[in-house]
Amino acid sequence: MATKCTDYNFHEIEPHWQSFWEQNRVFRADNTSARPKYYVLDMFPYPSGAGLHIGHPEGYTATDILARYKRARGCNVLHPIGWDAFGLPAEQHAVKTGTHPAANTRNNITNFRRQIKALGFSYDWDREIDTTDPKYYRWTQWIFLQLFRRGLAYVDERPVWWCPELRTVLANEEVVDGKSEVGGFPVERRNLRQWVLRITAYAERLLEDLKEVDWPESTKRMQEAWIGRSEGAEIEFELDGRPRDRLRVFTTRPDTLFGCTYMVLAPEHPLVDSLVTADQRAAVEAYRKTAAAKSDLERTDLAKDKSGVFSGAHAINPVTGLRVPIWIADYVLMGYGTGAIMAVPGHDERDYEFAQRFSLPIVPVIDGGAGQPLPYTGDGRLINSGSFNGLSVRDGAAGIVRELSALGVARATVNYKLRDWLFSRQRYWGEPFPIVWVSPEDYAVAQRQASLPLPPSPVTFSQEGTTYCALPLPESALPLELPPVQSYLPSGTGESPLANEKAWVEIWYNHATGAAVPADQPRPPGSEWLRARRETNTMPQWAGSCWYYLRFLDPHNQAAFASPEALRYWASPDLYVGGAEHAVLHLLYARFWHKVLFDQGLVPQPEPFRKLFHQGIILGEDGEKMSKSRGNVVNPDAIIQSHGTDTLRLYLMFLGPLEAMKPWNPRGIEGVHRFLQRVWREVIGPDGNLHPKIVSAGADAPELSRLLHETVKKVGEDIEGLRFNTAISQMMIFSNALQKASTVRRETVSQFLQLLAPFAPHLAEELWARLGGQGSVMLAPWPTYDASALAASEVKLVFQVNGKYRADQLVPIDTTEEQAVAIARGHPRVAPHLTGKTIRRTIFVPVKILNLVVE
RNA sequence: GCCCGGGUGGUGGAAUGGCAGACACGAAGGUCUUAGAAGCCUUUGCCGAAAGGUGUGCGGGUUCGAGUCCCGCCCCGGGCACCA
Repeated sequence: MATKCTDYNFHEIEPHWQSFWEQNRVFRADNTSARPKYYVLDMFPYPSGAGLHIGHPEGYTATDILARYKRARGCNVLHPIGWDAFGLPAEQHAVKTGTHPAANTRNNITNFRRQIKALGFSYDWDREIDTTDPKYYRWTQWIFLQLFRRGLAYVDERPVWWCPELRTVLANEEVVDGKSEVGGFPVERRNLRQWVLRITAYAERLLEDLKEVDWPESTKRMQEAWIGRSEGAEIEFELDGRPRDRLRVFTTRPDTLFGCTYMVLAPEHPLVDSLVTADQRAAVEAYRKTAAAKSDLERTDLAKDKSGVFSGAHAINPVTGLRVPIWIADYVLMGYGTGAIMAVPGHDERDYEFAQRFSLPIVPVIDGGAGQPLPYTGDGRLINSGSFNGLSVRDGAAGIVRELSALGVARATVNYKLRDWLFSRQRYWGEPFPIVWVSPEDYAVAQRQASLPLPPSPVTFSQEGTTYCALPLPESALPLELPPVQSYLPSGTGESPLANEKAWVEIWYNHATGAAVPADQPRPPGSEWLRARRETNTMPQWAGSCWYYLRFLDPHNQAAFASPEALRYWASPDLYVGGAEHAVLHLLYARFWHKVLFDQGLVPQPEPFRKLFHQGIILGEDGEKMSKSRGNVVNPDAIIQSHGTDTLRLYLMFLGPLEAMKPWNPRGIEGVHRFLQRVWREVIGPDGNLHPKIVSAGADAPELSRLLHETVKKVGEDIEGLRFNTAISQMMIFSNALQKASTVRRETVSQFLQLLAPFAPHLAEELWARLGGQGSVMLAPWPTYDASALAASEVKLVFQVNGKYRADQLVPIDTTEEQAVAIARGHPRVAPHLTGKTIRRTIFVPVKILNLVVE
């Protein structure tokens, strides 16, 4: 079974064992098994044209080690891989070349698959998935329909980047400094009809359930900050001279209400038009125009100088009864809270700055106790606050809200920074929405058909006075496949390239079957045929990655995205490894979808990723981020060619802690390669036969035997803790000892190879076979260590004088404090530090240290 | 500005409050060789001939004992950024 090579010829060994694994399908996961399951998942890659980046094999090696280790520990391991293959680069390539993005995507996937296979990862290739495969995105569309049915999808006008020159919508990353990345043309914000998912409905649970998951704290914090929960109150202000209208604000500091000396509305606030007085109208209009021209980024970028304009109107402070002016300013955002604030310049930095700039009154209402300068945002007692004077900030807030609530002008509320998720793209290369647009009358016709996944109330939009209703395709009509198109260029009106395919878009549509014929043909007979227009937006790249971890459980299922049995057996990944760049979006979106599926009773647990780990970034040799322009990119193919996959895998893990950011060092790889060569030489003699020092009878030297037990213990514990660098260094220590031993038991070498196998599987298989091991090394159960064998009869005791190391000596393990002191007194390197001094105190930690405190 | 990480030899890094620098790279010397490569042996934080001293970004503190715990700074990396 082994190869015949006499040297460590990885060019021969690695392909040999890769085809052995493939032929014997050793990595196939079984959906029915009595063994404990272990599901270890990588973030699946986007198959870019550039091929695998060195960062991919870093995380993938880590999970592969774990997968192989868990198999050896008797687990039924699910370790899958697939392709997140929708996305912009493929579409841009299609625009440039005119070829279908699917063709380019297929080529890239072929290349990625080849590269990943060359790395010897133990994926179950029978479960490979591709988000652009209609058999896959059928279920992406199906899940979208579940969201739609629950009223979690709606349509709204939302601003997007529009480039008039390119006549296309741009993604955020395609806009650089207010210019298009391609061509450098000016871009503007334009409102377009968009699909939006109501993720805000899940804000509280997304926040709350972070407590349940084993994730890096930093990632949890980021999600917390992104969700941005804040408690406060909504307070209504009467408008001066308009007793019927109220101005509602959100504040987290109702305790400072007595200090509110003016109000601010966002420029887009709906009340602006009716509030503004005649003499201020021109100024307000001009201000609104400039604000509208600014992007969100500019508005926040230019945050240094506050700008604003007086509306001419006033509101009444509900507790003081005082008239306060209402200003319009873009430091208040329409998208958060109510788009209006009560300004308390004494205790808010932004309000203070604004008040200074426009000479508005500043009234202190919180006393911090030590003559704090304004604005003072800390804790303290209420002052200038009528009957609330003397209360703490906390009690004051509660008291004021209670009093105003009784009057019906305030209520305690919670606000979130999280916004609903803009879920449509004006692109070709994405999942089509399984939606057609029909008239309200036709919607009513289709509504009578009970099996359609309709929302509680219709999703509608209006265009030029006509109202359209969103009608979902029946599940039997999925997948709705991408039609061929003449051009991958956008429509020119900001719609996706699909909008130009009139025969696909404008249709007679059968609401019962989902069938369609072009509208320019005669209407087929039957009342279920409706005039319809297809949705031309496509879904964003996030869609396919929101649930792929579930498809791996049961990837060929035609009747469901996964069977209930598979979902119950595998549950969710036991470990999920991927880059921290997905800390918020992907991980938050996937959690949202998972919770929706959970609410539908379709998945058994409320969180998708119980344990998450981020691998760090590998920097170039120069300590800079790897990039083509810097010329410091490391290509995995080249390393496999020069040193072999086992060396690459081992080196990636030896570089440092998995989570750390660390520079690539081309010389370091030599050291790791030497280690593997040394292992080879200890097992295989120069003649290509087994090394003569390996014996089948007798016992190892006691130190070697103990070291083996130590190594078994440490390597196992380090793998479990994802500390691969220290596991490797322990194996290096062992191989150094192996080299110095004159004889070694065959069994000892076998066990060592088993420890090495998850890291350098090809070499381990080869040497295992040559040692006479049966079958694959990975089928052998993981070695165990004997705790009693770890205990030595003598230990090194360290002697300190006044906390300073002076000497150490081997002593019997049961040495008592008295004996230790006696040894110290007599020790030639300790005694000089004791002469003429009195021992005031001794600290004795058995088997470790004796510290003598003198004088 | 706020929130997270992190700062240890020439380099990557290791160290349940108990010998700082494991393991590796690099370097120096030696061995083998006609020569080189590979291998093997030795040395390698800094100062010092040695004894010894000193040393984990800086300054304090707790402790018999601090890289590790506490307080205050400095620097680097990442994230967020007018969120009322």
